[in-house]
Amino acid sequence: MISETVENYLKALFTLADEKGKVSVSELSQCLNVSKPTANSMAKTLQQEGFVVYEKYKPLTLTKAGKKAAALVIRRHRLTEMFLVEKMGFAWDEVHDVAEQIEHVQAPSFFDRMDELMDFPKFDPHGSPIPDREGNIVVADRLPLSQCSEGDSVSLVGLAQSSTELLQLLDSHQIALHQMFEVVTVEAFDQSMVLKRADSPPLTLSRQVCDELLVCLA
Amino acid sequence: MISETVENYLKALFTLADEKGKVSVSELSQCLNVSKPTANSMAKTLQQEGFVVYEKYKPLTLTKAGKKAAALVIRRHRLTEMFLVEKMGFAWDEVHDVAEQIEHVQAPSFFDRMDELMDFPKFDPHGSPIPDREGNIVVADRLPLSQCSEGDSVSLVGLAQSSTELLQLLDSHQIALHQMFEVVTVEAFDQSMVLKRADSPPLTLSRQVCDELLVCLA
DNA sequence: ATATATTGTTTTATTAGTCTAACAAAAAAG
DNA sequence: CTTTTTTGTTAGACTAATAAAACAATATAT
Repeated sequence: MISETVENYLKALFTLADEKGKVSVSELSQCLNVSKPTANSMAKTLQQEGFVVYEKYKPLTLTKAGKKAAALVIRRHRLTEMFLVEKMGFAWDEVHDVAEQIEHVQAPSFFDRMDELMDFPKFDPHGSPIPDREGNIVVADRLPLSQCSEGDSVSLVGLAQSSTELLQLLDSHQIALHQMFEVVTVEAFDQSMVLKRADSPPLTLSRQVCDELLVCLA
Repeated sequence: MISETVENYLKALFTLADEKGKVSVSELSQCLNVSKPTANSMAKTLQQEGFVVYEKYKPLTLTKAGKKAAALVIRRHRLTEMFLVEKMGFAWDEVHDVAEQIEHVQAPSFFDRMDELMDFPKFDPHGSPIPDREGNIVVADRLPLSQCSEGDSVSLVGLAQSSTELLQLLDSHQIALHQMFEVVTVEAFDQSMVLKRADSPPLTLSRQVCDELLVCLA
């Protein structure tokens, strides 16, 4: 049985993995708010359990088994978030912490039942894809709004992070998933963007915010 | 923050408590499947935390704070069981183990939301009372069916235990909460009972089963 | 009332997960 | 190519929760 702690390390490794799937011990320790020695010793443990490939002074990479285990934790997290929003009336900025706890429940039938009651959703309330029961995850082609150019028309399909702070900022501008935007201006000075939505006055968002908004070109 | 382990000890103490509220270290260790030294050392910890009164070689008793904390765990457990049955379509013999995990979630709003969605139920799927948000619990006046006499008319309002084995036995006889029964015979030899229900042939239940069925006299 | 059985306690040890302090290797900067 | 900074590792220690072995106190039975 995978401990709650190990599940959290796997989840962190999965989300931190760069294009080559590499994660440094430092990154891992920062992400989980533990000391570097703690992350280091857990790296050895995960290696022993067959979840990562790890050599001294080298970054970590998840094995196939590690990726699958991580994806299944993420599946439970995202299904839970969606259930809390869709079936229990929570707002999208209220669900993360509860889901963080419920994701560790060991009862496949519980999550399968959620899935069924929601008619097998493919994305969570923040637009992140929900892995299937085998841990397969759809990689949608989407890019940060900050990489778009003046004149582009886009629809908001996901968020690169879902911190309360970001979600509340979006709420305050009535920004929600699946809205359409046109990029009116990209400021040369700070890469902030002026955006136009149907029936709304123009809206300015900072570079930091645009980095976190994932869009599809229309 | 109360650890999951401590919550489980409190819950065990609450349910094991006799009329005088006393629980021996042995009982506690057996109930939780831990060794006696483990239960003994936890007794000291709980005493330190102010949850129990405990002296060497004496049985344990929950303090007011201990009772409240225990009742709040039980509240979460029973609300969860009811939610799983009422809102997620689980059967009454499938919910215990999942509820055992979810009861430890630290998020009052999650349980309050369940409560609200079910319109503030007073009893769980096995007829056990759900404590309120302050940890107050209604003590319904009900007695084991085994204490009834020939000729009594009763309604089944609760169960003294809710093990899968008992629940499945009841299912196999189509026995459910709130059914009415008449005690036709109490066998002198083994105290097994013959019962009559509307539109059903007479039914015989063993003493062990009748001990666990809590009824109200009609 | 004494012997036996049960129950409770102490001591010692283990495991998982964590930390701090000190040191070593690798990467970045000059 | 050194020097400095960053990153990674080792060693040692702590806490919570657990158990086994040995022993002490209490309860039960004859």
